[in-house]
Amino acid sequence: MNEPFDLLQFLPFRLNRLAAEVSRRLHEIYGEPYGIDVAEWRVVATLGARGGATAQEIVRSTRTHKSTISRAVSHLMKLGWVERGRQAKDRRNLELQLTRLGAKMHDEIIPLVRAAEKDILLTLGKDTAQVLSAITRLEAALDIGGADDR
Amino acid sequence: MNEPFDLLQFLPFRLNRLAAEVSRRLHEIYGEPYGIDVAEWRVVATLGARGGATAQEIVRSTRTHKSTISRAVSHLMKLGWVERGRQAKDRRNLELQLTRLGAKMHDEIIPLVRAAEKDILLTLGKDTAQVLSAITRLEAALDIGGADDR
DNA sequence: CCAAATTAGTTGCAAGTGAGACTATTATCA
DNA sequence: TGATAATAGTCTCACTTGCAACTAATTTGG
Repeated sequence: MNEPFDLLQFLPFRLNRLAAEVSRRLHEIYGEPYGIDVAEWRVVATLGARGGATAQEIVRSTRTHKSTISRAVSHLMKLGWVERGRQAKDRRNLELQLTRLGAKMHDEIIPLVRAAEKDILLTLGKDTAQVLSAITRLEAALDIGGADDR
Repeated sequence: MNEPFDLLQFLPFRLNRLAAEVSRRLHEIYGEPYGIDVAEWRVVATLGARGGATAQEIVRSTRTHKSTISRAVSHLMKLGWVERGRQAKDRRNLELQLTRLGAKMHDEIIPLVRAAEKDILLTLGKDTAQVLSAITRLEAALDIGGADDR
């Protein structure tokens, strides 16, 4: 009596599959060539954009678990991409920043991921504005607003 | 000289965060109350819709790794939600189907997840059609089309 | 000023997951 | 027919990740 349920048409499923595939392709860009994973990429992108941040700020803005960020930072320091700046007054807050090498890698990767994003936006075509504003509304409804760390 | 890169505005990041949050909320519906995970939910939904399928068919249509599906099926059989039907001519293909209990659980869960989907669609509002067609185009472009198993 | 609470970051542990080896079964084709 | 390939499903291993306990530093309230 009920209309049949089709998982393949189910929006949450499709969203999930879509995001997974986009993530996978993005990872092909910075993963294999540079040897970093998604958490590490987020750290690099955040530090690159802000020119420095504490782990906590990265946790908040990327909504990634603090243990994941901690390990990502640790690996990036081993790679020589990230260093701790001089401690501020609060010695719990460890200010992080990209090294010269990290900045170079960042500047190499950014155009690549921008190009990948562009492909997506091209596919959206004339619906781009509606889709983006719909995503913004969804973020608000789900309480994951683009709001920065607070 | 380049315009600064903002991870928080980066579409792949936003998509990923969005899908993760939708998944998380969905999991609140069938996870805690029923004790199943996302792979198990996909198995139940697929078997419910088709009234029977092999593990391989579920793997293909849901794009979930075969070892994950294998474990999901194994757990669902322990729970008494799923049973193996009589083997077809090919004894490698194990036809799966919901038990009476599994069907009951399925019928309980479906309206709940439908309601969750409806919330999302309401948020999309008048842009719903455009967003859905954009998602369909993205699926095609990423080669994950809603195509069934083939 | 001191005890308790809070915050930043790290780490051990357990649960989950993909890759790929492995078994069993069926298909292909010389 | 018989050897080889292909397919379905299971299982082991290594790796990842979240949780929660833990350390260290700082803040708050009495």
